[in-house]
This record gives sequence, structure tokens and C-alpha cells, in this order.
Amino acid sequence: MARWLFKSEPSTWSWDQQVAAGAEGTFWNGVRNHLAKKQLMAMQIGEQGFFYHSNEGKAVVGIVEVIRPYYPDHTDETGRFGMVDVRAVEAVPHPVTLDAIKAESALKDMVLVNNSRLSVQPVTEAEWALIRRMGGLD
DNA sequence: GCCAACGTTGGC
DNA sequence: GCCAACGTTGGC
Repeated sequence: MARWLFKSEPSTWSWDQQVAAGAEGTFWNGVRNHLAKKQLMAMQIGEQGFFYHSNEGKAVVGIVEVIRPYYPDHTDETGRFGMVDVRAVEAVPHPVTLDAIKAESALKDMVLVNNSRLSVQPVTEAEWALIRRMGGLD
């Protein structure tokens, strides 16, 4: 199963709002980048990803799960982009900050470090396991 | 609030 | 189809 990272500015859509959306989850709309779209299209139900706060916080704060695969994004008037639905799974007890990720040599190849502007990113199994551990899960 | 990096747009 | 100009993102 693939692992992912979803980036959101808390002022736009925060982890607290994701938690409040509950088990029914919400659509992850607004992706307007083809590389990010490619990630969304590859996602399957049940796959999990990190929820990362950009700009404010700059940390992995939660785990989300894909509950609906790729379908058209109704907020995209061009009709070119789509989205998935995600639900909050659990909070990360100790948010893993960007600083902490950058300080960890095993994470130096993370997309978050090398292409920080990509809003939906693939995460390797090793990165997934390490960040979970750093965050106090497992 | 600045600015570097990067994606997209549009003129040619 | 190239590339300059522009807009956006996101770290600092």
C-alpha cells in the first residue's frame, strides 16, 4: 500500500477541521498541479497519508485515510482536475516539524524537503515508519 | 512581508 | 513549440 502526504495551510483547511469532519471525511479539492493530480489518481481506498500543516506550524500533525478514489473536482471550472475523499484517522501526539525532518539524514530525500511546493506527495514506506515513530505513534 | 522556485500562460 | 512574463506557493 502506498503512503502519501497531504499539505494544507491551516488557515485554509486545518487538522482540527479534518477531525471535525469525522468518519464521513471530506473531499480534498483545490489541486491544480499535474504532478499532484498524478498522486491523487494513484490513490486507493484504505491508503493512508500524513496531514501536514504548511506555513503555520510546518509539521506533520495527523494521519488521514483515503475513503473515496479519484473523481472530478467540482470546484475546477476547467474540468481538468479531480480529488479524493479523506477522513482523519488519528492525531500525531508529537507533531513532526519540518525542522526535525530536515535534521534527520534518513529523510533528506523526502519530497517535502526537495520539492516542498508539491501539495500532494508520495512517501516511502521507510519515511512513513520513521516519521510515525518520531511523532510518537507505534 | 520578502523572495526563490516553479508551474502556467500566451505571444510569436 | 519556444520562452518570457506572470502568478502562486511556502519557507524564512
